[in-house]
Amino acid sequence: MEKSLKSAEYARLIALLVATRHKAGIRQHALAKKLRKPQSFVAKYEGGERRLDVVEFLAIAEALGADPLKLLRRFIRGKGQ
Amino acid sequence: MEKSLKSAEYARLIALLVATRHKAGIRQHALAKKLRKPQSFVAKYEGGERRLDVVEFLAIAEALGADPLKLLRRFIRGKGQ
DNA sequence: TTAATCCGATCCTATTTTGGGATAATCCCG
DNA sequence: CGGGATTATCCCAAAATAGGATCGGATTAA
Repeated sequence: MEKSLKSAEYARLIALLVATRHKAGIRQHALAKKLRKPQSFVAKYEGGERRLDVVEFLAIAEALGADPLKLLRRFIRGKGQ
Repeated sequence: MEKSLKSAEYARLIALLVATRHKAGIRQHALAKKLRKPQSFVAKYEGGERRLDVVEFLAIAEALGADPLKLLRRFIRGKGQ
């Protein structure tokens, strides 16, 4: 297992979250507010400056109105391609 | 969103991974080897000393021969109790 | 009993990452 | 352009992490 943060894998995960946020029409600041975090928190994980753990991922997916399981499924499906 | 690491949420996630490892009859050292990490890596995340990000979670589930989606589903279902 | 393993938890500390307010840079629309 | 909205970056003290070494308990062998 390589370091996650700078991996292509991780970049895909982030891209998925960013795309989901865009589709939901939610701004970083608004998402951050839902999460009770500063906007820089969102900017950092979206920019690959900070790792997201599993629990955080779930909280973010929910805040975006997305189904965490579907997101993860899409992520897994996108492997190897 | 509270800090993940010491949360009850996180404890449940870890418990799930530990139980899965036990059922699979795999030792920390063996799992660590599959992950190309030292045994202390496994001991730490199982002991709640270290956060697991999504990519790591997937790698661990696979190394344990478990379906990551099923694991996550069980985790999510166990919420709110 | 003593020794040898095995297993997992803990130690140590240099290195890396993170928190979050402030500020800078971009974007976008009129 | 103007300038508000949105996102990215800065700063750096504090917190988290890496991973080899070591510890202690449990089990087994000699």
